[in-house]
Amino acid sequence: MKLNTKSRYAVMALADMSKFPLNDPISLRDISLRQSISLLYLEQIFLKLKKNDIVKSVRGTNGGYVLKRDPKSIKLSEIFQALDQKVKTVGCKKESKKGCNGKLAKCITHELWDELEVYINNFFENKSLNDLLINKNRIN
Amino acid sequence: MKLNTKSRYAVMALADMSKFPLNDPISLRDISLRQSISLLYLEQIFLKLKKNDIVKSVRGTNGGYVLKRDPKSIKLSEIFQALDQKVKTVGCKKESKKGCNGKLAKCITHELWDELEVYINNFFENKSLNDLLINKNRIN
DNA sequence: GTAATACTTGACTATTTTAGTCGGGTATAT
DNA sequence: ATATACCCGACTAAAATAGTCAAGTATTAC
Repeated sequence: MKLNTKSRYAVMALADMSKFPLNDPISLRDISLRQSISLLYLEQIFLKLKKNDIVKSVRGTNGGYVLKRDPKSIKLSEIFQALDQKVKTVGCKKESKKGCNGKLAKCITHELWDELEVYINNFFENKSLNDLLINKNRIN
Repeated sequence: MKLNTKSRYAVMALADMSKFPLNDPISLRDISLRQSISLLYLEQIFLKLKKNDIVKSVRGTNGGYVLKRDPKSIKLSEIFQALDQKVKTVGCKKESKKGCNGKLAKCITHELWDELEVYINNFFENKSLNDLLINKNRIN
């Protein structure tokens, strides 16, 4: 079970942004330098964040990205969703409520994986961007 | 974030086994047929389960595998460990307690990912093989 | 008005991981 | 003997990941 870099970087970048005055555009170049994330990769990530209304963009010189909402109201679950990053634990089709993989009954561990998915999603649902900043022993 | 088939199959197979009298060896062939998992893949998986003292093997005709302990005492966390399946959320070295990626301080989201790892591991730590069988609306 | 900055977008690619398969064993019950 | 079933290392196709590249467009500063 591994978290991918895209969602991890997205959270890092947004956390970075939320340390600065909220309405100043922050360029990806700056984030790239501060967080050691490839600029081109960040561009990819921010396009998705923009499409999902988490940030807005300001073009041109001194442009950059701005958080669209208060860091308190941006849940990590939204960020993950924006990057199509789902928690996938089950192999069988979720929709097929009764049968799994063409069988008559649910596979023996189906409920377990469902439960795990809900459990993990719950973690992201209950964390906001702001929660990351409260931490004391953080420096950069 | 995705669970891999190896650990998923391992749990499925062990759950399958624990539905039968505990000291009868159960052949991988049977599990393979019942759970629709490739026999050769199961062999790979069970070698690891054996090495990690979760099952023991009985060779020869009518042989198979036997759970080495009571299903109540086999935690899912052990099964995952047996398959080298770790929950990995952080990119930076865990050991380097102070710095991340050569920097002086912990990366901004380091604590978050640590927390997530603990959270997920906790789920597996608190589930036993037996817990899977209690479920009512399960059939096969 | 032109240069520089910074976002925009789709396509492309190397690397890694995953999900298995293959081949050739060994042990044991009947 | 022979069939069954575990044992084990090596191999491989396919998918996912983690980016890069190229070729833009919009805006501001001068």
